[in-house]
Amino acid sequence: MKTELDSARDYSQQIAQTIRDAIISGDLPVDGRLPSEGDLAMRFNVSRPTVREALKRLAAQNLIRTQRGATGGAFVNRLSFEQAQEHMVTTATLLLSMNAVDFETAAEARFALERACLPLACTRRTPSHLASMRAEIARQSTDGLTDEDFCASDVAFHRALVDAAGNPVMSWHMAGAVEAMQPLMNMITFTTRSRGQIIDLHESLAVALTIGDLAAANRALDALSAYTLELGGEIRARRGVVHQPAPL
Amino acid sequence: MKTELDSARDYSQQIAQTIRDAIISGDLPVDGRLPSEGDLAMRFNVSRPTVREALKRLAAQNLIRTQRGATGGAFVNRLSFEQAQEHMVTTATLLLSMNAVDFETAAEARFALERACLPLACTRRTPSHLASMRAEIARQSTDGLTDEDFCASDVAFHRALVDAAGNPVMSWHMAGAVEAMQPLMNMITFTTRSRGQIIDLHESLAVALTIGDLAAANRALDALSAYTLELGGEIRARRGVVHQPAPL
DNA sequence: AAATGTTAATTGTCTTACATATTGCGGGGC
DNA sequence: GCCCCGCAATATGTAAGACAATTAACATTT
Repeated sequence: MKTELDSARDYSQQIAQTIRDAIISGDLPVDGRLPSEGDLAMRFNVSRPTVREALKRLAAQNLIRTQRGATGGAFVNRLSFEQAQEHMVTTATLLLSMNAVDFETAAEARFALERACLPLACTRRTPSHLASMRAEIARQSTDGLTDEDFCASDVAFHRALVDAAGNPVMSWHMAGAVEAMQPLMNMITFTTRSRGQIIDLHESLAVALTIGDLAAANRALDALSAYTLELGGEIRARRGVVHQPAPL
Repeated sequence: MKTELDSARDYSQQIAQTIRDAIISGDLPVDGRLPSEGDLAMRFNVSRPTVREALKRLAAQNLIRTQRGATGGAFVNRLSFEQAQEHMVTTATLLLSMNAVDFETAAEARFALERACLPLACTRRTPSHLASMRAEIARQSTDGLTDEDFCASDVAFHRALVDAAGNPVMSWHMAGAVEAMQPLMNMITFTTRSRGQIIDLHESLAVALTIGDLAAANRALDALSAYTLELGGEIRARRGVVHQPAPL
C-alpha cells in the first residue's frame, strides 16, 4: 500500500482513496481488519484525527464498519445488495430533487426500465412474488388510506414486480428508480376513482404475470404508465421548484 | 435543525444525518454555506474534530464541498448527473466484484435495461448521438487495438446508445449498468472474428436507429446480447472468484 | 470449574495549538 | 487619484496529547 502523500491535496482524501483501492483490488479481503488508527497514522505519517477523517469517508460509503474494544478496529464490509440499494435510493432521491427533474422524465425512465423487467418476470415470477403483489393490491383497496400510504404501497407493488424478474442486479437498479419516484408521486392527490383505476391495472398486471402472458403485461404497464403521466400532468402547474432549477 | 444528540450512537454519524436531512429537505439550499466548523461544534455541543468527521462523511458522498480561506467553509453541492454517475459506477463495480455476480446475471440486466432505451432512442436520437456511435464503430475497427481498448470503445458505444434515449434519468441509471460491466467484459479475449461480428451488430444497431426502425434495433440488440453471452460463457470456467462468494 | 476482577487494546471524543489559504481593507508609493 | 503591497481576519487542514468507553482475553479467587 502506498504511504507517500501529496502535500498539495487533502491527506484524508488521499488516504481514503488508497484504502479504497486496496479494497477494490481485493488486497484487503472482505471482513479483513484494517490496521488500527494509530498504526495507520504512523504508516502514513499523519495524525490520528486525519486518519479518522479518512475512515469516516469510507464508512459513509459502507465500505468499512468499525468496532470498539480489544479486538475492535475497522473491518472491510461486504457491500450487500441491501446496503447498495439504500445508498442508491438516497442518491437518486437527491438527484431528482436537486435537479428539479420533471415528473414526466422520472416517470418515463421508471416505466421504461420496468418494462424491461416484464419478459423476465413473466417466466421467473414465483408464488411468493405474486403473493406480495396481491397483498399490496389488497392494501391499496383499504378504506381510509392516506395518499402517502397509497403511494408507499404502490412502490412496494412495483418492487415486487421488479424482484419477480429474478435478477438481483436489475432489482438493485430498479430500487433506485422506483423509490426515488416516491416523493414525486406523493405530490399527486388520488381520488377514489383514480385509485380504483390504478388498482384495476395492478390487478391486470398481476393476472398477466400469473399466467405468463407477456403481451397482456405490456399492455397493462403501458396503460398504467399513461394513466400515471395523466395524473402527474396536473401537478406540474402547481409544483414549486424545490431547489434552483438545473443549469443544464 | 435538531441539535440534540443521542449519546449512545456516534455523534459524527448523527450530525452527518442531521445535515443530510437538511439538505434533502431543501432547508439548506444548493450552494448555500453551512455554518463554520466551530459554529457547528458549538451548536451540537461537540468538539471540532467530531464535526469534521461528520463533514467528511458528507464530502464522501459529494453532498458538500469545502473551501479554505476567509470566505471559505462548507457549501452544499448540487449533485450533478456526472457526479452521481461516478458514484453509481463505483458502487456498482464494488457490488459486482464483492458479490461475485455472474457474468450472465450482469449481462442480462444490462441488455434488458438497454432494450428499454430502444423505443425512445429510435424517435429521439440526434445526429450527434449517431455520430458518436459511428465514431466508436470506426474505432473498434482499428488495427492493433488491445482488448481493453476494444471494451472501452464498446462501453462508449453503448453509452451513446443510451444517451440517445434523451432521458437523463435513464442515462444515469444505465451508466452504472454499462460501466460496471467493463471489468467483467475485460475478461473476455476477443478474436478478430468475434470483433468483426460485434462490429457488424453495432453497425446494424446504428442503422436501425438512423432510420428509426425499432423492430430491427431490437433484433440487433437481441443478437448482440446472445453473442455476448456466448463469448462470456467461455470465461466462466476459468474465472477466479475475486473475493469470497456471496452468502446469498 | 466457574465466576469475577483486572488488564490491555482500540475506537470515540475533547482540548489546544499551529499551519495554511483566501479575502478584504488600509496605508504607502507613484 | 490610482495601484500595489502587506497585514489582519477568518476559515479549513493538521498535529499532539489526553481521557472516556467498550470489549475481549487473561489472571485470580472461591
